[in-house]
Amino acid sequence: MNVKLATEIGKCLSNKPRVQILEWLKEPEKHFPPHETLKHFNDGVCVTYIQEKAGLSQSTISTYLTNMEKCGLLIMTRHGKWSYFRRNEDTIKAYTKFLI
Amino acid sequence: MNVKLATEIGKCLSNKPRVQILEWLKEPEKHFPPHETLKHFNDGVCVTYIQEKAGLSQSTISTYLTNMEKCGLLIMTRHGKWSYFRRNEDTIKAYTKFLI
DNA sequence: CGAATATATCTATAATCCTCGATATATCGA
DNA sequence: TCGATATATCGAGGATTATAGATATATTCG
Repeated sequence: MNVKLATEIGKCLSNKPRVQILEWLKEPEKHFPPHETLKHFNDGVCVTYIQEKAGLSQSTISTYLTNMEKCGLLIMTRHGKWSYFRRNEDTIKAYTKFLI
Repeated sequence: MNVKLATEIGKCLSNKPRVQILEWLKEPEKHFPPHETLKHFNDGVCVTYIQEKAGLSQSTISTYLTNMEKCGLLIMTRHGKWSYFRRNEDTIKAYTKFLI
């Protein structure tokens, strides 16, 4: 972790919907219905469910999630036509360690 | 800590100079000269020293520091005509706890 | 008091971000 | 293969932020 990467992460965490998404993904089963195809949450939640919960457009949420993945906050796993996103606890931990 | 406050903190941490300032203030004695009047770093560092080190204008740094104080990242102590800023470890810890 | 110094606030402009709709790409199912 | 579904990317308009200079306020000192 360094100032540059920390700043990129900070940018992701500078907007309410994105912070909210990161919070929701702490406990996906509490905030999202189980996916009709994949019954578990092992790889997180698909874009559509997050989009519906956030109430923003599909393109906006897709961009958010991609950016959060780029700076390491999220991990994406593709299953067929679905992209699942879950938290990357390693990066989050490294970031908090950097701040303290 | 809640999503709203966390987002405000995230905004402060979304810009390189501000992240850098928070890092410098971890160990003021390593990054700043001792103040000519106050010889210790108990209350942090004065605006002018931070401004010179950051290489940005006085008004910019003053605004940054004030905003960082408003969301609880920094603590300000006034000594005569100088404003000293130091980290507010309580808020920083609460923020990292919120993220994890 | 008046000058000097340190900081805060105001105002303005350029840069960046937010968010969307439109469109492109990828995958699945009939 | 074609149509439907899920996601990604592009392009644009409005909103916010970055940063500076000018000015205001507060404090010290002669």
